[in-house]
Amino acid sequence: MLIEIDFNSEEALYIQLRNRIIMGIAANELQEGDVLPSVRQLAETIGINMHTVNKAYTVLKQEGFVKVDRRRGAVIAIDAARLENVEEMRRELQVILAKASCRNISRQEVHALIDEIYEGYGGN
Amino acid sequence: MLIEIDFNSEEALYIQLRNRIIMGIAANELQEGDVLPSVRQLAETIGINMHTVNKAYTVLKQEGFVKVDRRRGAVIAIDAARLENVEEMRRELQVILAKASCRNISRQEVHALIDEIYEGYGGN
DNA sequence: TTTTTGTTATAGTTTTTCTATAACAGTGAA
DNA sequence: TTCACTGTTATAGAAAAACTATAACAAAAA
Repeated sequence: MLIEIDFNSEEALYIQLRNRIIMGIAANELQEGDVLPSVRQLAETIGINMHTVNKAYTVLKQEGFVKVDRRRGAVIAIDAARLENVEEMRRELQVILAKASCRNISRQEVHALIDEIYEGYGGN
Repeated sequence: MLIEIDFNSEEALYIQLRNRIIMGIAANELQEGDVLPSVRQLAETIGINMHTVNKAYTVLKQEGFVKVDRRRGAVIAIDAARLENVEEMRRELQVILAKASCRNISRQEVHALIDEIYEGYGGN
């Protein structure tokens, strides 16, 4: 899986990394059990510090997307216990949809966009 | 319009403020031409610094939600020129939907949530 | 044994966020 | 005119977050 970082983005590097990996899981480019590159390795290929990658992995671990296996490193492992966190999503969507509404983007357009994006994430 | 700030949130105060006002516009609590409280006034009622409010207003101005009238202060004024910025929304949705997909939130659930939120923003 | 894992510690720089005073020009009302 | 109120700007500082840099450790694999 290719991980690209935008150094001009305002988003923190470790957040970009986290987002990329979550999107990779959703898009099935990363599957349960897959091993992520080691923190040093990924840091070198991207050209950033080891600790920045480590922070991204730590966040992913806390959020339940990854487990750390001493021998293999960071492994994709989705924690079933914290599935279905809808409230968190509602708060995030509220801001985005408010902006959309102000900018005259219709509900239909949003639905279409959702479908389009969800398609890339394997249908349902 | 009531503006609440969560001082325990990780989100920057001025971002929370901006989001609240955008949501207020979407929910029709704030309408074209309505005047926002002065930076000093709002700062005092919330209990934060004047410059933090000013930064929120400045961002809102740059994003085209507000114009500044010398005599009246910050006035809701949505810039038609920058309507329909769908690409920005796509990028934001991609991350949220990736997380949703990983957490087994179905496309149907997301659509339902969209409708629910959009309802608060005056239907379409 | 050697290498590779994540992890931890320490330390430093830079940027962002938030606060604190102060002053300025434009505007409206007394 | 004088007064009070707008946003705006300047300057300064404190605190937190983000990122980097070395270094070392134990566990595990080759």
